[in-house]
Amino acid sequence: MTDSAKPTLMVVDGHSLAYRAFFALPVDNFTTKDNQHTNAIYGFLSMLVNLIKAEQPTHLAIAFDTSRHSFRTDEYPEYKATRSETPQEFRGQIPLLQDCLAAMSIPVLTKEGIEADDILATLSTQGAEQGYEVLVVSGDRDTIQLVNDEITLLYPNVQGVSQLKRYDPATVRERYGVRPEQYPDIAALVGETSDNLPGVPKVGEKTAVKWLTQFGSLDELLDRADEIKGVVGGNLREHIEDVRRNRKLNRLLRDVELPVAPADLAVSPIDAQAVRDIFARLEFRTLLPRVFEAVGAGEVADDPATVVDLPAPAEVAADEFLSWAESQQEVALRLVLQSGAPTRIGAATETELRELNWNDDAATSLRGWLESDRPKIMHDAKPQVKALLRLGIRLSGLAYDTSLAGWLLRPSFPDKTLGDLVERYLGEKLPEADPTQLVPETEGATPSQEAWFALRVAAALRDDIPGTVAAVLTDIELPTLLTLADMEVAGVAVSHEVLSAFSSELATRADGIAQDAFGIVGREFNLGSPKQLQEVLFDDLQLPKTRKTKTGYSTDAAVLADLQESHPHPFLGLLLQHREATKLRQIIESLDVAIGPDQRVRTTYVQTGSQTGRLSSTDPNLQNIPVRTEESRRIRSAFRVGEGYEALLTADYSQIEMRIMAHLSGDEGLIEAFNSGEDLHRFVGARVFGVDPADVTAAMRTKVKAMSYGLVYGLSAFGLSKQLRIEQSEAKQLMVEYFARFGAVRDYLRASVLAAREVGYTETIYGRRRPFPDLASPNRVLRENAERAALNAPIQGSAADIMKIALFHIHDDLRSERLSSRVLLQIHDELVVEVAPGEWDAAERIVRQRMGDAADLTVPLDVQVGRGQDWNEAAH
DNA sequence: TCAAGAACGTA
DNA sequence: CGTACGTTCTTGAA
Repeated sequence: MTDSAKPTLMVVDGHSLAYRAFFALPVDNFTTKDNQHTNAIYGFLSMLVNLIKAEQPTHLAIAFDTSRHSFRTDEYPEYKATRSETPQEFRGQIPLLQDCLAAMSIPVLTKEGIEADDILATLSTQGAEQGYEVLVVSGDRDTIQLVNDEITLLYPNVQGVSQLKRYDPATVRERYGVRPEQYPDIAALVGETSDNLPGVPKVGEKTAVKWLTQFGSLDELLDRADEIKGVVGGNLREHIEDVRRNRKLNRLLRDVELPVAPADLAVSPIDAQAVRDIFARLEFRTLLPRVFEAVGAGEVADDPATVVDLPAPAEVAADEFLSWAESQQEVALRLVLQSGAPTRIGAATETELRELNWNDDAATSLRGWLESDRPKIMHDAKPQVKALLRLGIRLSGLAYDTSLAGWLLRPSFPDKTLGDLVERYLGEKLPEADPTQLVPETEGATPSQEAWFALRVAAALRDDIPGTVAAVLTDIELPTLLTLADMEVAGVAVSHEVLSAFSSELATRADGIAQDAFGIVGREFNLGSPKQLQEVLFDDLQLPKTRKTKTGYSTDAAVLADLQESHPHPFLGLLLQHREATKLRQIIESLDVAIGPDQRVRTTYVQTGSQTGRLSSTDPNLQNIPVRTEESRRIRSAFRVGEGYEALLTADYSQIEMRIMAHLSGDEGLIEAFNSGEDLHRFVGARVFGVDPADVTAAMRTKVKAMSYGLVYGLSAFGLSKQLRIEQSEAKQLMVEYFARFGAVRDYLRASVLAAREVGYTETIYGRRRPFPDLASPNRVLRENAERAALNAPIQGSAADIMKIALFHIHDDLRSERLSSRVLLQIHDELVVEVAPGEWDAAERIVRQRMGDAADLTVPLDVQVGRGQDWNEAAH
C-alpha cells in the first residue's frame, strides 16, 4: 500500500506530548539527585524512541510553543485563559528536553507568536505536496483537520503517551462522522473548553454532525441558521459570532514562514557522546541503549558506552599480587564469595588488574596487606569483610564503599548493585553473565574488573558528593560497617526451648479462640483472610462498615477497637486475641528457624536500608521483636547470654529524639526540662496545664507524651485526637497550649521545612542529607507528606548518626582494651552487649561514656543501662 | 510463581 | 489526616 520509496516525514508537537508525559509518570521515580524532575523528558523521549523504531521516519522535527502568547491570544485574549498555569516542575524540563533532542540531532522548531500546531500544519502540508508520507504526532485535537491521504495523525490515548491512535481519513470519519477538514467546523459549534472557546449551548458532536451533513458546510449552516427549529436553533442564532470566532481560531496556519523545509529535516547521525553526557546528567540509564537501538544498529557497535574496553585481568600468584598491591597508592578490592566464603580475589588500579583464586596460601600471603591500613576501595564491603572475619582476617584500611556513597547521595533510590552505579555514574554497562542461563552467552566481569569499575565509580562519586556528606561516609558509615560485620558474625544466642514451649502454648490458645469464634459466627472460615472476615463482620454479624481500604473495608486493630466500643460483640474480642496469638507465633516461628547450629541467630543489618540514616535489620528482623505486652516479652527472654559470657547488657537512650528537638530548636523550656532532671512528660505536663509537677495526673501525662512524640512526626490535631481518643477541638486546644509554652519548637519545625523547600533537602547535625523534591509539588497530598517526612528526617537522622557514632566507638574501645565483650544488637536507640566474665565494669563504663559523649548537644544524652541473663531481664 | 495489599511488630 | 522500617499472610493474575 505505502510506497516504500516515499520518504516519511514525522512532525511532533513536543509541548503537548511532554505535558501528557508529565502527568502520566510519577515524579518520584524521575527525580535526579539534585532534584531535577525528569518525568516529562523521560516520558517524551521514551515515546519518541518507540515511534522512531516503529515508523522509521526519514525526516523528523519537533515543534514547541514559545509561550502562551500567540496570534490567537492577540485576537481573542480569553483564548486558553482558563488553563491553569503550567507547573514550574514542567516548564523547567522543556529546555533540558530540547538539549536532549539537540544531542540526538533532531531539529527543534519554534516561532514567536506561533503555536506548535501551526508549525506542524505548515510542515505537513509542504511535506504532502512534496511527495512525503507525513506523520503528525500531536495531543491537540485541532490537528485532525490536517489528516488526508498523505497525512496521518498519531494521537495519544487517554491512558497516556505510551499508546498512540492512528487517524487516517477513514478513522476520522468512523470516529467523528465527518471528513477531517470538517472537524474544525464541529469543534467550532461544540466549543473547546480546554481552549476556553465556548460553543453553542446544548450542541454536542451528534447535533453538529447532523447539521453539517444536512447543510453541507458550516457557512451554509450559519447562513440558513433561521431554518433550525427549537431551543438549539435559538441558541445557534444567538452564538453565531462565537462559532465564527471559534472557527477562525481553530484553523491551523499552513503558511508559517519557517527557516527550514521538509528536505532539511533528514534524520542525521546522533552525537553519541553528547547524548551520553546529558542522559548521565538526567540519570537516565535504560533509555540510552534504547535510543542507540532506535537510531540504528550501526551506531550501537561504535558506541563506547555499551562496549567498554575492559582492561585484561592478569592472573597472578599470591606473592606477586601482594608485592603489586603493596606498591600501589590505593586499590579497589573485590572478593568473590560462595556461601559466605571467599573463592577468588581481584584488585585494580586505573590501569592494572590482578586476580587469583582464594586458598589457604593466598590467605596466608595476603593477610598482612588486608589487615594493613593501605587504602582499599570496595563496593558493598560488609559481606566480604564478614567472609574474611570468619577466616580470622580483620580487614582494615577500608577507604571507600561505593554502595554506601551512592546511598548517601541518593538515599531514596538505593542503587543496589555495582552495575546500577556503573550505569548511573559512568554511563557504562557492567558486563553481567545472564543468571538464567547455565552457560551464559555473555561473560560476566571478573573480580578485578569489578574492582576496576568500583574504582572508577568511586572517583565519579567523590566528584559529586558534597563535603559534609563525604565526612558522614568516612567518619560514620565506614567505621559502622566494620562494626556491623562483627555484630553479624557474632550473632545472638536464642533458646529454642523457650521459644518452642511458648509457640505450642500459643498454638493451642489460637485454636481454642478460633473454635469459640466459629461457634459465635455459626460457621468455620479463615480468620486470617481479610476478605472472608469482612463477609462475617458486615454480612453475617451486620456490624457497620468501617474505614474503606483499596480492596474493601478495614479490619485492623484500631478499627476493631472502635467497633467494639460502638457495637460491642464477643466475636470482636476473640478476633483481636486470635490476631495477637497468631502474630506472636509467626514471630517465634521465623526466629526459631533462624537459630543456627551454635544456638545463635544472625541478622543482617542493611546499612543502606533507610532514607533517614537508620539501619534496618532483615532475615530475621531483630529490630521488631515484641516488647509492649508482658506476655510478648517472653520472646525477649529467649534471647540470652551466650556460652562463655557472663551477662547481657542493654543500654538505651531515653527520649533521644526529643532531646535532639530541644537542641535543634533551642527551646528554652524544653532544654530546661532535660536539664532539670525531672521526668520529661511530667515537666511538660506541668507547663502545659499550669500545675505543679507533682500534680500532673496520669491522663495529663499521657496527653503531653502523645503530643511530644507526635511533634517529631508532624502530627495534626486530627491525628492527635484519634490517638488519644479525644475530641478534635480538645486536641487542637492541647496543641495551642503546648506551643504557647514551647513556641520555639513550632518555630523550628516550620523553619526547617521552609529551609528544606529552599534547598531541596534536609540535613542532620552531621550533614547527612535527604532530598525532598515533593516539597515543591503542586499536589497537596504529595507536598504535605513530604513536609511531614522533611520535618522528621533531621531528627530521626541525627539520632541515627549519634547512635552509629556511639556504636562504633564502643566496638572500637572494647577491642582496643582487649576485652572479649562485644556488641550484638542495635535497635535504633538501644544496644545489646554480651559481656565476658569479669568485664562488666569496663563494659558498662565504655558504653555509658561513649553513648553519653557521642554528641555535644545543649541537653545531656541520658543513657539507661540494664543487666540480665536474658534480654528481657536486662531491660530492667 | 509473583506482586500487591492488609495487617502488625519495633523505634 | 504521624515518621522510619520488615515479615507474614491472602488474594488474584500470570
